[in-house]
Amino acid sequence: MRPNGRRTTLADIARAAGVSVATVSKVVNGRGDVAPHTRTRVQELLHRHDYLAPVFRHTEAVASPTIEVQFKGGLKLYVAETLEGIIDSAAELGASVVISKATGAPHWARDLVSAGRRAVIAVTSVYTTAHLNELARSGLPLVVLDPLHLPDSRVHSVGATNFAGGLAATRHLLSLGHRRVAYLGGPAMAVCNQARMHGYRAAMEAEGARVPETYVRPGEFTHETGLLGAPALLDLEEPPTAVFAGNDEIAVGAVEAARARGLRVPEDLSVVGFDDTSLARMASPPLTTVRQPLREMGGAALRTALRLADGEKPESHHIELATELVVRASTAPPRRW
Amino acid sequence: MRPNGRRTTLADIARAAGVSVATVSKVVNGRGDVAPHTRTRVQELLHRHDYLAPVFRHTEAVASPTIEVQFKGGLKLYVAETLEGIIDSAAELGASVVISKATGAPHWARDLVSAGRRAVIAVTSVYTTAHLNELARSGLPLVVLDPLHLPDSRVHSVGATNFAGGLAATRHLLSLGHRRVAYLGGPAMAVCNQARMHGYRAAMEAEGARVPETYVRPGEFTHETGLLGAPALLDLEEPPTAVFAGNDEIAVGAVEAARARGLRVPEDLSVVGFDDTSLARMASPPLTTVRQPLREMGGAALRTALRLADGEKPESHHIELATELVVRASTAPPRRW
DNA sequence: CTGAAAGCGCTTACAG
DNA sequence: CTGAAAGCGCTTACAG
Repeated sequence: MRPNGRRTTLADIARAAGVSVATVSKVVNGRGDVAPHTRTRVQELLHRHDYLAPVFRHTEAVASPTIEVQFKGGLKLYVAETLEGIIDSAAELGASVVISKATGAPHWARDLVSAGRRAVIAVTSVYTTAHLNELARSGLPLVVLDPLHLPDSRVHSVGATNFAGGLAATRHLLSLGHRRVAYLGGPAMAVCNQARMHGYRAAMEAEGARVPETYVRPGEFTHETGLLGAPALLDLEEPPTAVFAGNDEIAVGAVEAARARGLRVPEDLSVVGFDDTSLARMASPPLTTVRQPLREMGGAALRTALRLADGEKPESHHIELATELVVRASTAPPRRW
Repeated sequence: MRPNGRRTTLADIARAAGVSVATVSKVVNGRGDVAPHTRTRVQELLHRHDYLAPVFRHTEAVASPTIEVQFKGGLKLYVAETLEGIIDSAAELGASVVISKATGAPHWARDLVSAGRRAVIAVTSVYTTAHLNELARSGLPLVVLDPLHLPDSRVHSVGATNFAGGLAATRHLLSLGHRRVAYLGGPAMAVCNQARMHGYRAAMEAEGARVPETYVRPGEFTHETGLLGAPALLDLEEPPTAVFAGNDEIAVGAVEAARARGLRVPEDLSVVGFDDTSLARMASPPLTTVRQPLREMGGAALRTALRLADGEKPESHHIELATELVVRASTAPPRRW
């Protein structure tokens, strides 16, 4: 924008650079016949003055700001619920939401800028230094939802209080009288998993309950991890009387595995999940779980993305929304107490 | 486009209409100082020559074709799985997918055209005459996925062979020896529900099995319908020994209700679902269900939408993909046979 | 490698 | 209500 509020024109840049409009036009269109140092100077001025080529003005003038949401792997329930929060907030704020799977193609970030996207929201995404460099080059703001990495100040992120959630889940089991509580979790590398696990450990320690090595099993955030992990726990010499699962899918798998060997939930084994997706309500028995405010997290991510797109700098590069224990029917006092 | 392949310009239209470029410009920009009949004639020519204002050329020139996917209510598992099919096909074909909830605001279709969308995919949507009129005015192609209405030749739609699925599910139960089979379905008005129910009736009749009035219960496609409907069936004087549910959520609710009154599935009651979402695999016991090829249906809808956007006319305005019975652990021969 | 000049597509203030 | 004319932002063939 120029001081008077009109768009920057090639003439403005030409004046500032001391070259002709024709030369600036060549730089904008990537023609070859421009001296390298002239090109550099002009590019710098174009960027500083926020020049936008006519074909791209559509982005600002007509279309609502468009945010790209990227996810990895399948569109799981908890991604879907987060997405719903993003969509609802976008509708409220007049933004559009494009959804895609993360590909990591060579110029992905610059391609998104070319397509008119104003920011990216990555759902539970891993990002490498290469990703961050590509992003920096493109100037595209990124918000990571439920980050798998430790918050990095170069990236904005929205998560939930996973540690507090793990603490609450485990305290609930302890308060029912359980002492042998195991943790059947997600990927050891994922920070959300680590935080839940340390919440569990903290609660156990505070109560003076032992946590044998064998009581903490990492895995994936899948039904199968529950199906395979629970039998391994139940085969231990001192099997747990309660399992805190890293998410609802794992919990449902664990319940199924227990049932397959004739154990009843919660009479013979208590199970707590995490997320409180609709799966938790539909499980049999309905799962005691730790609610993540997935819709609200999606909304917060969208608002952050729009603010970054407008050039604002949020106060904090990472926020966490509160988790909450939801007690249903999959937990009870241990059998022999 | 002009004959030589270049874009139609205002000058082309002015020549064709026998007016000045200035007048055409006014029509394009919706200014008031144009005689009504002049405006009409110019608009007609603009449309015929496919004139695209500069701000909108971005749509064709730079961005990939963008399809809007609209859904109603929550982003349920089966919507999410369909959406995944749409996203994957879009990535393959270089299209972008915008996702939103259907609002039905006054000029929704024209607003979508203004935002550069090339077509709409509505997931399980109701459409009224008002909707169709608004669509016709906007020129935006619509593809309905899993239509709730009977196929209408003005609308393109993609569905599954619901009747055949209902038939297969019921035959499976009959072949296990069940004779008292009930149908716990979705909304009575939804054609997909009607087709499943009639497939059920056809199978029952073919086998000479009675279908008392009370054996067919409509509801919603929700867990709650199963939770509430199954007890009503089990309270009948001649309770069914098997329940064919209109979708997986209903089936899971029915299983839970049966268990709540001490019945085991499948020993005391067999239950079949419909959809084969991931919920069916995670249910306890894993559900016998009728698979809808949701990803493939999403892909077919996307391809149809892109073809319509390019002005092609698909051979048929409605296609159905095949359903398939998936036998898991929620069905067995009846107890007293 | 640079830029003056011609030209394109569009808009707009204004005369009729 | 219409259009001639001036003007804007941009591109490009070409002279230097």
